[in-house]
Amino acid sequence: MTAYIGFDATADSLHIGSMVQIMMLRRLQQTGHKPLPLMGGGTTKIGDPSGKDETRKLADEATIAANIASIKPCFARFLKFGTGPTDATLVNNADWLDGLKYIDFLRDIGRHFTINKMLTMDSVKLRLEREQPLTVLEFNYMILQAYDFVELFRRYNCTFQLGGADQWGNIVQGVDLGRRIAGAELFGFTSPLITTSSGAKMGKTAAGAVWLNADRVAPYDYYQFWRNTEDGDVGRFMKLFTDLPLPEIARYEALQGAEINEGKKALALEATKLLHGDAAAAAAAETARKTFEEGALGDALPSIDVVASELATGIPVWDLLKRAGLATSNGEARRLIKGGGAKLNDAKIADENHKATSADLKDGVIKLAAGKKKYALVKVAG
RNA sequence: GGAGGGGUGGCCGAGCGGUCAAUGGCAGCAGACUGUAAAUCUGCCGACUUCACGUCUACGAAGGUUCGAAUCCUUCCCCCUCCA
Repeated sequence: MTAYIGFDATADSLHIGSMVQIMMLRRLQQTGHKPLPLMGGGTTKIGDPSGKDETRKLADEATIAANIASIKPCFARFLKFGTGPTDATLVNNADWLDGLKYIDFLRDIGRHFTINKMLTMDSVKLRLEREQPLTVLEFNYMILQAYDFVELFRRYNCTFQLGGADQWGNIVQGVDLGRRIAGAELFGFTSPLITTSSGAKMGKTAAGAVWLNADRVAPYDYYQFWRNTEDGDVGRFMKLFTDLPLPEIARYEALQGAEINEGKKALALEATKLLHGDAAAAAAAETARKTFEEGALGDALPSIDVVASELATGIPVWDLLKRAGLATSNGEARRLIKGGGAKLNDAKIADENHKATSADLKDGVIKLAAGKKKYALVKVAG
C-alpha cells in the first residue's frame, strides 16, 4: 500500500521530533510499501493550530521553498527514492493547494465539514477552552489537511496516513472526507509523543532542538545526544530509531549498571549511521571514545582558529570559551569559570582573567572544556 | 461601536512611585555524587565592561507628571469577556 506523513516546512531542517515519523516511513518501505513524505509547502503558509496556544508566524513563499530544499536530502538518508513500486516520492501539497479556487473549494469540499464537528476536535476545543484566539485561517487548516489525504488518494492511490498523536483529528477528517467525496476507504495511524523515561519531552539540549541537518547539529553532537540517553530508554530508543535486530536489542537491554553504556554507544552509533552515514558515525564514535575514555583529543571535536600573534600575547580564557561557542556571552563565560566549570587542557581555570598563551599549545592545539561533556579545540590559523 | 479585564525576563507568574535587572516556579548551565545515566543537594541564570553596591538595555508602543515610574496620567497598538 501507499502511505504518507506530512511534515512542516517552518524550518530549514527537521529535528529529532520528526524521527519517529521518518522511521515509520522507513519501516513501511522495508516491509514492501510505498512511502510518501509530504512537505507542507501549502499548509505551512497557514500553520497547524494543533497543540499550540499561539498563532504561528506565517512564513513567506521563498522561505518555505528554501526550507523544503534544505530538508529534502534528509529523507534520502532514510528512504530510497525512485520510480519503482515501493520507492519513495517526495510530494508537496503546495502543488494542489496553491491553485485552489475559494468558491469552488467551499462548494466541493467545505460542504462536507460541519462546524459542529470541527468544534469537537481537540485542536479547536482546547484553544477555545483556554480562551486563546483561533483565527479562521487556522480553523481551515484541518480542512486543507483532510483534502491532502483525498488528493494523495487520487494521485497515488494512497490509503494510509500516519502522524504524531496531535494529528489524530486532522487524519480522521481526511478519512471522513475520502469516504464522502471519493468513496475511498482510508486509514490512519498515530504514534505517541516520545518522552524520556523521566518524562521530559525528548530532543531538547542546551543548544536547543536537536536538528537533523549536519550544518545545524554536527554528527559528533548528534552522536553525543544519543550517547547521553537515559538508562531506561536505551532499548526502546533502539527499537524506534535504529535498524538493530530485536534479539540484539534484547541483549543490550539485559545489561545492568555501568554496562548499559555499551548499549548507549551502540544506540548512538546506529542512529548516527542512519542519518550521517557510516564514516561520519564512526568518526563521531572514535572522537567520543578518545575524548571520554582516553582523555585524548578526537578529530571530530568542534574547533576554532586563532591568529598566532594574538595567542602569543595571550587570549583570556573567557574570550576563547565564547569564540568556541561554549558560552553565548562573555558574562556567561566568566560565570562558567567562576563556577569551576571551565578547563584548559584538562586543568580547571581558577582565575577569571586567566589567559591562554602559545605555551598552552600541545601538539598545536589547546583543549577547552565547558563542564564535563562539552569540548572544543583551539588551533593556530595558517 | 459600548462596558469591563489584560499585555512583565525562554515559558508560567508576582510586583503596583524609590531599597526592582524585578519574589517564586519551570526550563537551562555549572559543581558535588556517579557510569558521558537518573534521582538528590549546592551555586549560577539580561548585556557589557577596568567584575564594583559600575554602565547600558528591559516590564506592549509613544509621550507626560515626578528628584525618582514596571508601578501615576494621556494617546496608540494588540488580546480576552460581555453587550450592540
